[in-house]
Amino acid sequence: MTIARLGAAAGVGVETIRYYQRRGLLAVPPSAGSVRRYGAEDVRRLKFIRRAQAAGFTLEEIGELLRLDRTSDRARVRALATARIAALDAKIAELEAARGALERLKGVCAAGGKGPCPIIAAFDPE
Amino acid sequence: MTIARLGAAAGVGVETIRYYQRRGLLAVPPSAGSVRRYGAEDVRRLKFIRRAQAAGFTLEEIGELLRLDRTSDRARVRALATARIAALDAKIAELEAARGALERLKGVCAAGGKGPCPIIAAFDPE
DNA sequence: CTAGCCTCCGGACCATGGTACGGAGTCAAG
DNA sequence: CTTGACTCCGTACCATGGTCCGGAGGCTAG
Repeated sequence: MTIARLGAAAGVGVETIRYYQRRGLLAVPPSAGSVRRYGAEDVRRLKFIRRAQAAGFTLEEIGELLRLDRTSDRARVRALATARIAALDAKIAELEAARGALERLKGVCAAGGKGPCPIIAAFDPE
Repeated sequence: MTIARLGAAAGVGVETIRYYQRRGLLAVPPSAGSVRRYGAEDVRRLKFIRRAQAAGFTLEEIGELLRLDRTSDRARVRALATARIAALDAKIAELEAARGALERLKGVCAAGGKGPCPIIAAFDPE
């Protein structure tokens, strides 16, 4: 697989792959001839990176996870997972609160009336 | 209120306030003497900006919301709110999926065994 | 009245996560 | 064997949302 095909397979752009290589998240394969070739392992790795990003890990942390994947530091892995779950729970709660505010806003704003909807007030937690 | 007190009241830094002023999100009060004074209205506005950010609006969009707060374009307000709710729902679903993956990882990793936890595999949706 | 913070302002700088550019080399189909 | 697409690589640039800097002037308590 060439780099463009790898990108297509994983759903990322060529430049992004090269960026991850620079960041040390993805190995640069030895150049056979003068064009590097990639395999299924690279696709899995790229997809993992994207899923871990969706979980809120930074690329820095993802680098650590990838390194940990080859070591036996279970305590560290569990610590990272636990911390991220807590952060995720906080974030989800925040987004749900925001969702509530927006629903309120929609309600207030839909109700006939003329003039502006009180947008600022709708977000006020009072 | 001076700018530092305004920041303290709203939970943001002085530089952030000045940044918002440059972005046109917050009015720069006329300087009485040579130090500008702020009021309760500014605190409300700042708090609104932070809550709207938490809802996922960009500063650009927040600018529009603030302008809208003084007009009567209810359709536009409802469109923005509806779009953001949809985005929020998608994001919440994504975070919940990520949470599931992390819980799985914790489970796999806690279970006695030696050697590395299969971190990459834990995120694999298979 | 003066020390010591606070304010004003413009512009530079930062982190994150990419994205674009340019020139030289390579590969595969026709 | 040429043409057109793709690759390599380094460096520069981008958007977002701030954060810091430095010098000049202002405000207030002791």
